[in-house]
Amino acid sequence: MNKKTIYALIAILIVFGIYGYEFFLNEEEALDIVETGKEVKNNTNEYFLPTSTTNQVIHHEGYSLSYSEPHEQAEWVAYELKKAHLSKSHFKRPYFEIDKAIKTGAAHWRNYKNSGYDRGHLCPAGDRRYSQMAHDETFLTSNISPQKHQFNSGIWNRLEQKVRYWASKYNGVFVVTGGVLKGQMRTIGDDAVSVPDQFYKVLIDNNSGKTKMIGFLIPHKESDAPLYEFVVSVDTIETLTGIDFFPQLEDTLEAKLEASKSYKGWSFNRK
DNA sequence: CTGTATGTC
DNA sequence: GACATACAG
Repeated sequence: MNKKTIYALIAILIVFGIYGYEFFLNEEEALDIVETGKEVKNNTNEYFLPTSTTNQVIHHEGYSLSYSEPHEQAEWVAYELKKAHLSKSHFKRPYFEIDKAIKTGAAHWRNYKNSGYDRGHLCPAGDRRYSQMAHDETFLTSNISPQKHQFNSGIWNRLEQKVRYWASKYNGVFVVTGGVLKGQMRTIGDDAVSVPDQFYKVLIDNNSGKTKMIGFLIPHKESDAPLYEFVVSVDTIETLTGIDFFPQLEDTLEAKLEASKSYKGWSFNRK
């Protein structure tokens, strides 16, 4: 064996040694994440992902979604809003883009043009202001549902702000949200994007001690009523949508939390 | 914060 | 279509 061969062998050993060590670290990290469900990366938020009734789940960096082709929008969008995600940084509003990850083809923003409806974010831009990329990613048409402006800027906006308040107060929450895609709905645009008659939001707090859950079901119209009047059990939303929201939770705990329409532990007092 | 509309290239 | 600017709840 000449010197050159020996050096080459040593180099190979070093490379594989480092690779093996990193692989080991990643395994440890992944295991920890699965157990805690606290991370927001793709391989981590699966812990809290709902089931898909459409069989088309897409993972983006800042959120995941299940796309309904017949309704040309997501049946659910899921993401974790950590306390650390709350940011005051301002990014310029980009233009909506077709989500190329949707294999069946996502709706074009043109469907919403002059439709009389807002391009209502499901994962709000205001929840993804921790980076330019995460922010801009919310402007994919797979994350948009037709919403009346009075609803979007009204009670829905107030609920989104409340979620940010809870994320701050409870050290982060996991959020699942979407329109109820059911029954006869009117459509807009050439792609026939369905206009939901109700929107839902389901939250779980798994970070501030005892795990707690809350569900909201809000008719697609502006309302001055306080938010707690729209609290329903998660079971109610599951029956309505056919979605199983937290299949990874331990069954007894899941059944108990999802049956409850109590909002005890969720503060409605401020903001 | 949540959004739309319009004019210019 | 991309971009800047103005405006509304």
